[in-house]
Amino acid sequence: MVLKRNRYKRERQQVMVSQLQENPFLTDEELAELLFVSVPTVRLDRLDLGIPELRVRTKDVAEQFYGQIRSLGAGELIGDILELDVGKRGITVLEVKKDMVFSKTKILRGHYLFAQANSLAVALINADVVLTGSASVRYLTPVFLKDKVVAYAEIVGQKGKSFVIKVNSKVGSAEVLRGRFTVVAKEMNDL
Amino acid sequence: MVLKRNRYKRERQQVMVSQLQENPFLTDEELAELLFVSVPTVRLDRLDLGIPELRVRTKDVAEQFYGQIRSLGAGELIGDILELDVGKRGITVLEVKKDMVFSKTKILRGHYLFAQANSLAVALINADVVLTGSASVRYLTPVFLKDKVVAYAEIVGQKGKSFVIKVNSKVGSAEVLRGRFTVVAKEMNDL
DNA sequence: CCTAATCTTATTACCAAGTAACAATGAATA
DNA sequence: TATTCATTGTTACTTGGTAATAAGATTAGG
Repeated sequence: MVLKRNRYKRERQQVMVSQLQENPFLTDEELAELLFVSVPTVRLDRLDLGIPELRVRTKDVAEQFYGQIRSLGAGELIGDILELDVGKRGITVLEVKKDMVFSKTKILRGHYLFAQANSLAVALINADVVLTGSASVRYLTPVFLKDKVVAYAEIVGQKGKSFVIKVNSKVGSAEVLRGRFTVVAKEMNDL
Repeated sequence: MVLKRNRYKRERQQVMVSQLQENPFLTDEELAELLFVSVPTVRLDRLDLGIPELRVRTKDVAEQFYGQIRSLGAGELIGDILELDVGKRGITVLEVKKDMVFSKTKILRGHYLFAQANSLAVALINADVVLTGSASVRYLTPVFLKDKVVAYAEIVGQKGKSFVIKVNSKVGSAEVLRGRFTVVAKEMNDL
C-alpha cells in the first residue's frame, strides 16, 4: 500500500501549510529545516499544493493591503454611476471584488457598503463642499464576492444647508442595506 | 553653477519619490523608463534617497500589514492598533494620508472615519465570523490631512450573539465621531 | 576655449531565492 | 524481488537586485 508514504507526505504538507499560514515569509530553505527534508522536497510540496514562492506570497500580501487602502481612496465616488440627478436622486453599482471581502467567509466588509451609500449621498448635493453630519445604517443581509450591489439614493428632506438622504442598496431583489444620511453643504470660506 | 544639474537631478528624484508613493511595486527598470534615464542612474538615485530595492519595499508593506494584525485574518482592520483587549475595548490610530481626503478641502472623507470605527468594533468580538448589523454615527468636526485619528471602542451591551459597541474618535482632544454599532457573531455553518 | 567637477551610463562580478528538468537513491509493499 | 513512489541532488537558467569601477557626457568657471 502506498498509504503510509502518502500519509507521511500529506502530514508534512499539512504542517507546511499551517507554518505558512502563521508566517508567510518563510524561504524554502527555512521550511526545509523546519520539516526535516531537503529543499527540493519543499519545492515539490509547494508545487503539489499550488503554493507560490516566497516573493510572490509577499507581494500578494502587500498588494491586498495596498489595494484595500486604494479602493477606499480612489475617486470621490465608490461604485459606478448608473443614474445621477443631482439634487434629487442617484443610482450606483458596486461589484464586489476579492479584496473587499472577509477571506474566511467571502462576505463583503461593512464599510464598503457604507462607503458606497455615503459617497452617493454626498454626490447628490450640488455644492462645493459637502460633509456627512450623521449616518444611520442597517445591514439586512450579507453580500458576497462577485455580487453586484445597486444603491438607490434620494433626497427626502432639507433644512437650510442640511439635507437628509435615504439610501437603499440591493443585490438582485434582496435589500442589503437601508440607511439615512444627514449631510451639510458648506461654503469653502466657512472653514 | 552646479545648480542646474542638481536641480534637474533633484526634480527627477522628486518625481521618482512620488511615483513610488503611488505605486511602490515598480522595478528599477520600470522607473528608468518612466524617468527617461538608465537603470544605473535609478539605482544611484535610490541610493541617494535611501530608498530600498523593490523586494524590500514590498516586504515592508507586507510586514507592516501582517505584523500588527495576525489573528484577525488579513487586513480586516483600518488603522493601527494601540491597544486591543478582545471582548472589552480597543484603541486604534489612523493617520490621514493624501489619498483619503477631498482634494479641494483636505477634509477626510466620512467613510474612512466610519471604516476605522466599524472595523475596530468588529475586532473587539472574539468569534469566527462577525458582521455589522447596524450602525449609527455622528460626525462632529471635520478631520484634515495629516491629522491622527484615535478611535476608542468599548463593548457596552450584549444580547445573545448580538453586541453593542460604542466608539469615540478624537483628533487631539477634539471629538470627531461618535458612533454606536450593533454587530452579530455567527458561526461558520450558519451561512 | 578648455578644464575640472559633477552627472550619467556601462560593465563586471556577485547574491538570494527562486523555476524547470532530469538523474540517482532509498524504502516498503504486494 | 521487482516495482513504485518519495526523496534528494544536480545543473542550467531567471529576476531584481548590490557593489565597485571605469568611461563618457555636460557644463560652469576661469
